[in-house]
Amino acid sequence: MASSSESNTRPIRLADIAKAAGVSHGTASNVFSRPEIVREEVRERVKAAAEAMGYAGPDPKGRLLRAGKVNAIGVATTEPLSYFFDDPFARAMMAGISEACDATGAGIALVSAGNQEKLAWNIQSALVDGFILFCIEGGSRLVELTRERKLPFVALELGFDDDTVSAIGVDNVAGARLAAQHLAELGHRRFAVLALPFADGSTGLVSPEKVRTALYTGTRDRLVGYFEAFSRYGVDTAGIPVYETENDEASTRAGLETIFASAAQPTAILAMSDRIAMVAIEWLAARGIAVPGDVSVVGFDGVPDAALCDPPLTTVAQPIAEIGRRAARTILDFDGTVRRETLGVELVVRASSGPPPKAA
Amino acid sequence: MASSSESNTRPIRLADIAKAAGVSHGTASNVFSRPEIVREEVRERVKAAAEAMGYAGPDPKGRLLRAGKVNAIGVATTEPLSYFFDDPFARAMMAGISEACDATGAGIALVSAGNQEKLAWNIQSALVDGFILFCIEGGSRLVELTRERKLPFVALELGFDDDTVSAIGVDNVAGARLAAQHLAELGHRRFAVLALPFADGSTGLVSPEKVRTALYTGTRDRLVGYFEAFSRYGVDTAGIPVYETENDEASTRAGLETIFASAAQPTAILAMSDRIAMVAIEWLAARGIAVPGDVSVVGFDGVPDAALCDPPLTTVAQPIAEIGRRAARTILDFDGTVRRETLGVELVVRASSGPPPKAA
DNA sequence: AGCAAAATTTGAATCGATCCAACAAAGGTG
DNA sequence: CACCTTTGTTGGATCGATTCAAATTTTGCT
Repeated sequence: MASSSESNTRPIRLADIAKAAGVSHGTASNVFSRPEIVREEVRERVKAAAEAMGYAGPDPKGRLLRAGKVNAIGVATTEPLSYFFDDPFARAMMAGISEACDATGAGIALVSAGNQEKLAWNIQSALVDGFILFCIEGGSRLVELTRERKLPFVALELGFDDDTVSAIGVDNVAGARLAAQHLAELGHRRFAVLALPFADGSTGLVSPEKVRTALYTGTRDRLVGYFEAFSRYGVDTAGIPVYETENDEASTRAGLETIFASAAQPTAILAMSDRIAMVAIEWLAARGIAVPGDVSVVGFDGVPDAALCDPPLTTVAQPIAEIGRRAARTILDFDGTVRRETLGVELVVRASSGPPPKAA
Repeated sequence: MASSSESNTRPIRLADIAKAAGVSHGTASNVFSRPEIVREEVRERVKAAAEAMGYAGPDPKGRLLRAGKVNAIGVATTEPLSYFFDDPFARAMMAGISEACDATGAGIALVSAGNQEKLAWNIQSALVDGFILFCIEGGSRLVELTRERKLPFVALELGFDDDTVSAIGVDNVAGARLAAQHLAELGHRRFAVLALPFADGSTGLVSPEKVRTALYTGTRDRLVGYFEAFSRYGVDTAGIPVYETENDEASTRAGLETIFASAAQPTAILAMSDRIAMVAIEWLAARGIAVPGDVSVVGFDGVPDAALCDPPLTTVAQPIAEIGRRAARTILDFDGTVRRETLGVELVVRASSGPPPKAA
């Protein structure tokens, strides 16, 4: 009371309030964290002192150290932060994560960075109870970085054989088989595959040997699924071009150029992501190639946008939101065990696939 | 060495490493935070000890308390967390915020909650250096909650007269004027307005008196802008229905039902958000009312989706990403001053607006 | 060798709370 | 009145690091 009301010199601590109210810091702490156990008269006195001194309430920084739990889960990726708001797959996933977090009142911390060193630092210093990793490109590095933090974490997409890391993903082989089978049953016999990355930083046509050594098991499994269906339907697999893209517009277009430059043009394209599929549809339309009249396209993922494009995309739908929910629960209910879940997928037939042209 | 390699009992602290390596904790700390100032031999010894004991590196929880800065900015809303990934306006804003955060390596913490008490708690306990507030419904409560935290914060949309809170928004009066003027110049004389909320929790037709007492200045200003243009073009403002929506599908549809139930149907609808406008377009199409043949629709916001709907929406575009960038910078470069910025808007004419029908 | 300057290392203090065992006071009981 | 509860309060210990002035060791130079 004697001094000025708002001194700008130094933030007010709980101890200051305690002294001003003439109680111990223990009691002052109780006033805020368990008000019911302190006598009303004292409680009011302390609150009044806090009010008078402009105390903002117990600083979470202090509480955190003592409590140990942050009550927030970190979601990390090697892409820039805006990826979470731009990419349809990421958004659907975040919706599922959000739901689980809302239910328990946990927060979400987005972790990423422009460059590599910053990313490493941000993962090391993120104030979270655990991580959900978007393992797209550079996934293995991300896993290594996170592992060092020694916090619970779960990888999205089981892109790693490593059984020591928790992961949630889908049955890629079955999904891919479903997609290829659908096209084969429609009568297609000439295929092309637009693949996701096999390893970091490479693109282009992929040789059969490289397929076997694919770093990313997700990519490999989808390919396995495709080829399983091919051989079951007696499709000649020798001439099927498999083009490795970076799941972006540029590399997909390059792949299409390559594929359609060859003599035997495909009547069906199997894209390993909806992103790729939608770029393909756009590219084909621009070339005057009818979808599905001349060429059918089947995607993979089942992002919401796929239903809206023109023509609506036939695709293998992953339960994206459910994956997100489970990933969040894996961190929130962490029990020290490794949890690896494989969810089922579903073929969603829309207008981008149909029988091959008669002329063929 | 003598004991078991991985004891699960208690996490390893920096002090443990220091003891194991036979150095002071001060030196051990330096090994991790400023390795260059410790002699190589010692540095290696400490690192080896850390490695051997499975030390995860300095715990950010501890560092935080000392350092004071979290290096993350909180983004809060009263909506559920998924709002950030679903709503087009929010997404565009987050893209701008992401960009600014990526540039400085700051993280983003999403703050929200299912219910009110949890939201209050989450705001009080969020580990952030400042807040960006999405002031939609319940904005004033959100501001009050955040103010108590005594951290820098900035409100998106200058929905508050209160000059003590930093805010970034657009010139709503000018934007609204632009929209109404555009329609008036096309020849429209019979308008209807689908408004954003005037205050929490009310909807329905709005009386002129209520307009003046509008709690949300954003809503009020847009209305002012519309009416400025009306009177400038000699439009009879007496009979113009102003329907207060909650910026969602249900209340917008209700508003349209009300508006089109009356005798004098409008030839032009001014929607205070693209969300409302797009719902309106859909509603009109379902009723067989041609847009813009029978009724023109002009939105407000300029979300990316507006360009994609059918017909593409004429709207008043806010520099959404730029607002986000500036909001983030306001927190990151906080200098203790209140910053209020008003950005310009731009009328984007697309296919949802045209001359009124001749028959009228 | 002798000494000043430079390079390292030390250890106490600090950041801001929460927890808990011990203690004090008030209320109830035989 | 002595004794046991119940209710409230206290203050030391702790969470896990960083910081910085002071102490110590090295190095450089004559």
